[in-house]
Amino acid sequence: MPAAKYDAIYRDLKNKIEDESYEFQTLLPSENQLVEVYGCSRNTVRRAIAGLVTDGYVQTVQGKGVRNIYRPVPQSSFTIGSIESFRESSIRNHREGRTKVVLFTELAADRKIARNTGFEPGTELFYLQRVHFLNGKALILNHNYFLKSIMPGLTREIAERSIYEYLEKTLHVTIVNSQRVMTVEKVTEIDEKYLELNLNDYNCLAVVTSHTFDSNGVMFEYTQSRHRPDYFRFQDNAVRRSSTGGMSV
Amino acid sequence: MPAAKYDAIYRDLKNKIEDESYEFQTLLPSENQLVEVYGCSRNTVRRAIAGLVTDGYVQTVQGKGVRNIYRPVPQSSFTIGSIESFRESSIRNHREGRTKVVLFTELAADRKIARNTGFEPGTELFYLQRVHFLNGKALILNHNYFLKSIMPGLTREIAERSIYEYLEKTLHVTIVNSQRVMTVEKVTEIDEKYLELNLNDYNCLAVVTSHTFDSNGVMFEYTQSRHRPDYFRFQDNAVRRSSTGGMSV
DNA sequence: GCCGATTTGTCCGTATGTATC
DNA sequence: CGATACATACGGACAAATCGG
Repeated sequence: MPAAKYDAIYRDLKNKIEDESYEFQTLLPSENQLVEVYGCSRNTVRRAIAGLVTDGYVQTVQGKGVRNIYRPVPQSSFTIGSIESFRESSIRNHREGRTKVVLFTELAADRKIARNTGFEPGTELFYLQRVHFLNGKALILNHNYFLKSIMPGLTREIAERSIYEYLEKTLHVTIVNSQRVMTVEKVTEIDEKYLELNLNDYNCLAVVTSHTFDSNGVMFEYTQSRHRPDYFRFQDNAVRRSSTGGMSV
Repeated sequence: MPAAKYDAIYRDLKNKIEDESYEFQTLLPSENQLVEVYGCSRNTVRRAIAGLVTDGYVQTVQGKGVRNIYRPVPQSSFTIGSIESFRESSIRNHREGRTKVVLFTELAADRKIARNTGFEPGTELFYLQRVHFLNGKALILNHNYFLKSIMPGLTREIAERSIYEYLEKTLHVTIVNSQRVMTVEKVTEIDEKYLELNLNDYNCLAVVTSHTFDSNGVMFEYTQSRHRPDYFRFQDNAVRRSSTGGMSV
């Protein structure tokens, strides 16, 4: 599949914004102009722009135009955000990422696990603990629960590399969405051990739990990612939904 | 404006999902059926569904249908997410919210403030510190920087109630989007004082910084929200963007 | 494995409403 | 007021995936 037209336009505009072909705070060419440029319908242009809006790259104002509000990121710390694997983040940020599997077991969900993960009691699972390193520093401790039925052949070696690559490229599982919750929790002994933390320093971690679904609607993964706070950074762009709710904080 | 048709459909479907008119994991009526039900075009139905997808309520599968993957939230802790004011969150969660202004000053941005906030050096600003209470408990300490030029008449009383309500209802400023970054930071003395924290306990806070824009593309607010970790919870639904990036964590 | 019905995904063209200037 | 620009909505066409026979 040669990629959708709206996506090509989206990416093209995104690149132009990132390399500042459009100045900050100025208006992009109007939709009708873009229709000419890309030789497509207005709907297709609008769809591309909608993507930029949710990314926080532009804002649209009726009667005015589409304004570039993208500012290059400071890019100090390691950034998570959107949906991207640790491996891919590493590559994108030009760092050397590595994953160490510290626990690889199989188990059936008991009541407690079922309550925590959302899997039914009795479900056969892989339970892994993995540590992600960036430039040699331990940043993330992951507790992964995977549905065994969906990937019976999972091995330590695959887990060491990239489980998602295995799922997509080998098993042709399509990952669709991931419901995530971010909280802050106290450091545990296990965290301390694997993330080489100093308790005099931070005594908390950023914790991201996620329920991930494939295209059959099966929740095949529950993961708790425990991040070193000094390297955790989550970016987001919130767009106001007109009449529904006010906005403040 | 009587609200858009697609939005009415979106809200209707959302309600039906929430009160479990559609069973978890089952398919919603097909788009063509919904076209009949709502007496509208397929595009309009699709737009409503798209909203549910980004909310993580449903997933769509080509050739199959639209599957309900909504599960009622545990709803224990106070939830922030999307764009909603503290006041509105309080109301939605049926709690008693209150805001105390502990500092109300005006200043011009010096180099340091400019670097931190993104305002130009020399910009005239309001600088506020506000504490948000829920059921009598101090949960959030906010450092707000507001562009003075956009709301010259801001008072302590308004800040005590709701600045956003003032902006929208009185000044008719349209808030469009907010770029947010979440991190974890060490507790400071000011945090300790106003959030009544015990340093033996958590020594960190969840910190959300946000740059907020109006419909003129003006960044009129920079805010740093410092949350008690034990009451902080941020929800999110990440949707896989087909070909662009893999997904894992 | 193929075919056909169903369903979502992409794309187009057009018309009308509404906000900005 | 008119020109421009985005917002909403409709209708139609074809592609691609799923599923049952």
